[in-house]
Amino acid sequence: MGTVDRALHNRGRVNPDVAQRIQKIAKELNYKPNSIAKSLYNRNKKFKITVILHIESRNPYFDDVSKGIEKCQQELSDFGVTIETKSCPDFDAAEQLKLINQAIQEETSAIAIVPINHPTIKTKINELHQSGFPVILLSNIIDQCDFLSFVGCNYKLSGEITAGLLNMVHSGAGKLLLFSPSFHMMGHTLRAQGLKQQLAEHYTAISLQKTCELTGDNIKDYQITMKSLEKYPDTDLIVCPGAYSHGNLQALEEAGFFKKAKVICYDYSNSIRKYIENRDITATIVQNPQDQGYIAVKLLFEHLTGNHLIPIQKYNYIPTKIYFYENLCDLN
Amino acid sequence: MGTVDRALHNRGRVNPDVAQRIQKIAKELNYKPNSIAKSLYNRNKKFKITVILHIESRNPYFDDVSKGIEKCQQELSDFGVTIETKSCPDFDAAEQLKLINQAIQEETSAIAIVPINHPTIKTKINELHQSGFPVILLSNIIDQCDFLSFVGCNYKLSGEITAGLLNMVHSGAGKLLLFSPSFHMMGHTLRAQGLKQQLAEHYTAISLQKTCELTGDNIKDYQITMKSLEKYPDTDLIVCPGAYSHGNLQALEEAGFFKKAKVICYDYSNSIRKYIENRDITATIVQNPQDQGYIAVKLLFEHLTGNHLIPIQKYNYIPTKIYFYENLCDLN
DNA sequence: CTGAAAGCGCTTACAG
DNA sequence: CTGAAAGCGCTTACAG
Repeated sequence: MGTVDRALHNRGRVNPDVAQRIQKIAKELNYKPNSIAKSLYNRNKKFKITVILHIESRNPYFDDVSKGIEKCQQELSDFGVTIETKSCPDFDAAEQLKLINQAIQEETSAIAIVPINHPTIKTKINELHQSGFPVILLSNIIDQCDFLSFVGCNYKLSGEITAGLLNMVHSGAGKLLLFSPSFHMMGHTLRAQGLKQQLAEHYTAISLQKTCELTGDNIKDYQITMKSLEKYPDTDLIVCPGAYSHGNLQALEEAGFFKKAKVICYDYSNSIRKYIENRDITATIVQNPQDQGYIAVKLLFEHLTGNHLIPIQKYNYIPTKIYFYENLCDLN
Repeated sequence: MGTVDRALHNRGRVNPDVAQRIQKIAKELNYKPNSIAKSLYNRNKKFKITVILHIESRNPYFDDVSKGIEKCQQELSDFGVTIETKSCPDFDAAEQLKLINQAIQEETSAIAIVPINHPTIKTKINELHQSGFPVILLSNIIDQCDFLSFVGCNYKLSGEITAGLLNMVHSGAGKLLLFSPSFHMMGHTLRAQGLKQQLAEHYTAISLQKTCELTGDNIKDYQITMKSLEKYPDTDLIVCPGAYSHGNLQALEEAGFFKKAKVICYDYSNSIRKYIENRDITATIVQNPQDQGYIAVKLLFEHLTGNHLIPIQKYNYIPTKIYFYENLCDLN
């Protein structure tokens, strides 16, 4: 009945006395609205969720994120929700801004975005968030920026986990070389910090000889890596970006450090699988990109429909997993 | 329209010509039935799922299984599904059989059971399965018994993972002592096999000195452990049941083997957490009991409603996770 | 301010 | 064999 519904959801146009009486009875009967029926009705609303990426070139990490998004899309299709993914030229902030504006113009209901770290993007996201429009940051977090939720990796913790893993596998001199992807991305900075801090606090037998920042360019990364390995020939522990930098891996291989050192890396791809199967890489720490894509979209859907059992969290950290020779088959 | 529905689902009472025409058009339009609407309708059917445990005393493992079941129960309440959990005195097959019969009499729609390894239970499950009644085995698998699905750990793989982990952490002599819970449970036999086989094939630097079967009785386990440790004083690697046997852990502690050896165990409880935080235990391999409970019930629901996107698998192995000092916080 | 009606998409009992 | 009707539980537009 219309009145009951209006009373329960404080939609107004109800006599206050009646409203109170209804609410009391609802509580007594422990009434919970049925989310299935609500969903069926919600099809009328034609919700639309837009996912905005920061690159258009492909990489194993974001291919997995996309898989998660598609999985959620399938699950949500019965709910009448549309999901659209847009890409801009790699790290082109002006183009990403255009995509945001375009989505708004097309009357999207919510946005999940891998934000490019640029003032115009920050300003735009802040603007949207303050106007009450739901924005979720996906995989990449940027500072001076407010939003509904972040879905991604806890990078600092990921660094600490790396330290713990190094401690588990290390048996020799404990001379470590850290290769990190560009510190331009905040997450990589946090991860390196977490690693260093945990080593200093708990594992003083391991000494970090040097931190080398890579570029993403295979040839440059190869050269940077080669130079460092020459300078620190006694290295017996290596942490590297894994799936992110093939130039780095190639240098490690050619310089013979897959034999001389224990290598721990991040992320996953078919080539990483081969390195692990070949016993070149001891273990990789993966941040479950597929779950990230899935959960970002799912959270926006739940936000739009008000269907979340648990209130939506600001920081949704997806737990990492550790893969090595024996449990590779658990990866799908 | 009735005819359309009957034609699409081959429910009969439709002119074959008309049925074919309808099916052709449906394919052209790429028609997919809406699962939300179907669910709403399904409330009429009042599905009832019964979960039958094998013990009534509490333990951390099955407390987690129960948590997963409750989580699923909450999620399914809107679908009008009832879930009931029944327990028998610990490992009392006659009583468990009674519970099964009682559930059937109460017209339950499906059963998830932690089966006691006893002929009467096997016979009963076979009988039910052959008559088309949906039965899922939960956590424990037994042989000579057929069923809809098994949901639980891949024990052999779990043993192999243990071997890989031992290889990662071992640096000394590699003298291993394996403490296993009762081999009366098939899973424990498989796990020990997986471990031994993987060591023999890949990690010959580690030598398994002895396999000690524990009983579940704390005092006996304490004595068995003490005796073995005295006999193999050079042991520097230990695999043990963890949350399952406190007598075993106490003996390891008192005999000083938390210092002398690296210890890897299984499962998780608050006391295991403390051992890890205290650096006594290096790592624990957990089989995610909560997921097992959740998925068992969820699969039965999907089987009953025919809502599964992917056809139901016979063996649903829940991936294990590895926890150590740094990633304990990822546990919930 | 109130409540009967219509609709979300599916299924079955029922009248023809 | 066929198809209009009623119902799953919710919400809103609309007539009073």
